[in-house]
Amino acid sequence: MSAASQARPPTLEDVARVAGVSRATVSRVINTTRNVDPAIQETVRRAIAKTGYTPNTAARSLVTRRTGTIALVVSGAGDFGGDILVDPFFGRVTSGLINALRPLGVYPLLMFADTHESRAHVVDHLRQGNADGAVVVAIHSQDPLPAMLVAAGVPAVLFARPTKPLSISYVDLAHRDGARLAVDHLVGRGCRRVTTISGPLDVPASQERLAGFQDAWADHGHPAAPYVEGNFTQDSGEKAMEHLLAEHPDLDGVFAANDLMAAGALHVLRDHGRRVPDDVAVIGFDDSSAATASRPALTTVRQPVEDMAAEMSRLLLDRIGRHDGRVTSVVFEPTLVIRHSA
Amino acid sequence: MSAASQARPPTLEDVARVAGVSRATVSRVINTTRNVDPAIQETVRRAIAKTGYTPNTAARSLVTRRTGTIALVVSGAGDFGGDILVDPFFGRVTSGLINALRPLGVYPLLMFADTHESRAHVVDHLRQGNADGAVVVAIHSQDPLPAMLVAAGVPAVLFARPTKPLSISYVDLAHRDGARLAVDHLVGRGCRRVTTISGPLDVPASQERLAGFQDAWADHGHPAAPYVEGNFTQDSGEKAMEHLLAEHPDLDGVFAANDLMAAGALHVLRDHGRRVPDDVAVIGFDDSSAATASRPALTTVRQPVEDMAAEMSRLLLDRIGRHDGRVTSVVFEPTLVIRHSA
DNA sequence: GAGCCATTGGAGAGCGCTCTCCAACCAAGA
DNA sequence: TCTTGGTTGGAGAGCGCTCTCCAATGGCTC
Repeated sequence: MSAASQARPPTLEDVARVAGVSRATVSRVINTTRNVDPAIQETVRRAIAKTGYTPNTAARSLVTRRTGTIALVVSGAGDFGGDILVDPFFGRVTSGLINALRPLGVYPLLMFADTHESRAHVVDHLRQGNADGAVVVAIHSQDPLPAMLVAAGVPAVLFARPTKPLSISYVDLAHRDGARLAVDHLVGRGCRRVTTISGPLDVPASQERLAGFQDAWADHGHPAAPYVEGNFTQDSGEKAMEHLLAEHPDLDGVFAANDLMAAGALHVLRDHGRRVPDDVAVIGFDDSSAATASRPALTTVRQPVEDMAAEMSRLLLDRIGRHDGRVTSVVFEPTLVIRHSA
Repeated sequence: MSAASQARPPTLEDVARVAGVSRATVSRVINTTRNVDPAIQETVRRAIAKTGYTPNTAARSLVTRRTGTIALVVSGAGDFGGDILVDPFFGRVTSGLINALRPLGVYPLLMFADTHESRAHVVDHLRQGNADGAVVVAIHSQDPLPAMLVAAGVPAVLFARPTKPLSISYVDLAHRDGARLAVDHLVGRGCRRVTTISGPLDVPASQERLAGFQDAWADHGHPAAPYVEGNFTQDSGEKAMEHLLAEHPDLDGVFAANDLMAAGALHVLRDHGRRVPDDVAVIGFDDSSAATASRPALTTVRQPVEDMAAEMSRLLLDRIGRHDGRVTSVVFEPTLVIRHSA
């Protein structure tokens, strides 16, 4: 029932005065940093409640050199017109991170970076101590941001392995295994003329999914399957599907490197009168909301994005806690989620 | 080309020493707070570049009582299982805000609140000075968070008008006008048996859209149109459409209170062999990514969400800048975007 | 040439907190 | 009784910055 509107907010000093102890003791109670007599603890707690005291983050950060905040940096999403959050995949990363952080009482600072200038600005902001570290999602493999962060000494964890070896922690997915899951399922259904829509091939994940697909397909005794490169948008999936259908009208299976492109393929297949999965089986990748939203619902290779995001926060917090700059990485295994499209 | 990895980062003091001036002068140059001799300015700038100096945010905040950060608080998204970001509508709010803030060099702190406990935590976090103010998106009308923020003296701007009068700034949309746009278009196409899928009726925006719809429909000389209540998810749109179709098999028009529900309606209509727009015309609301992603692409009432988000940041920054607690509000007008579904 | 005001630089206090010392105290062993 | 060692509270420095004063300077006017 405190008013606390106009007046200066209460400080440690105020609490100490009310409790009749020193500032140091109050600080000890708040931070449980050393033994304090239980009776005194109680007095202090009461004084805190009475004054409505709240620690001043800035003052604390100034001495501890910690903010208790971490940044979520999305780099290179310019092509997505700033709508990257709407992409069901990144949405999952973000919510996964938020949910992992919430129990710890830490909230992420959301930063986007596309241009050279904005990347520099992000690094500056981080160096200024606005966050203790960063969880980074870099869309393109040549993104310079990870290297810049390492150089600036900012603790960071990447989503996906960096192209060039870098002293940085990351989480990743066994993309090849995922592609193999898809191929095996397609083959199991009896598909014989399979095609694939890859992601942009400058992205390692896309390369891996394509390579995994071709390898697995070859393992089943087939020659290399036709593919068209997309860019992870639904629109590119539609275009790719049109193309594949024109070149290979007899195709009976499609593996798309993400769900959005698979959804686009579904539209096109229907427009051409192909029944899914009877005429053509379609498998997506990610298990994003697009997979359940499309008709028929997509059979897809699930990426445990939320778990991966949670692991990122864990790795980052570890890295910040320890002061040696040791880095760790974790690779997750995909699973196949069978719905109606294959 | 600075190394700056292990050693303590340079401080104002260091820069002052290198430049041969006082700390105060360097501060003046950085903050352009008073006239400083151009020659000295140049010297100082050089010293800053040489030392690789970066202001320490915590120290600055401690004295200015400003962080230069604002929070984006999403309250009551629990029903969405933390996937709220994936909702194309909230994604747009977020990107709109980020893009508006970016040129100013401010990055938002992302905070979710569902439970009473988490709301209290959010308010605490804000009171501790982790942000100068908050942009708030509250899903439910009875959400106590806005009132809590006002009570705590945290500057805030709401998306959508608060149910109870509250001394708080907000942006909103003229929902009734939007519904009218949809009705007029439907009538213009010759629809005579129109139905609507409303949003959850505890949300003021849903009430307004429904009321606007019924009013406009009545203005065209029709009796009240049938409606079913949804909850803004695609799934609820499907269920609602099934229901409407069962009760009113002769319907020739549907107005859904958001695009996701309209997309769900589209699926169901197709499953029932109805051609859109020939047999049934469908209009959505929002003009989110779901509108362009569905087949046929949705004719929809566009909400200028990005502009609204930008306006929110402007209102908030104003409110923080001025010290009187004056509040302002802005109501935006919707437009109709005609695609293929109606 | 004396006096005045506007302009610009420096000194230093202080923002609210943590944390290192140091002092006080108490219990146990000799 | 004195010493020793462990426990707990207080004093005070200092984190890096801003901002209020005050002093110095220089160009005027009369």
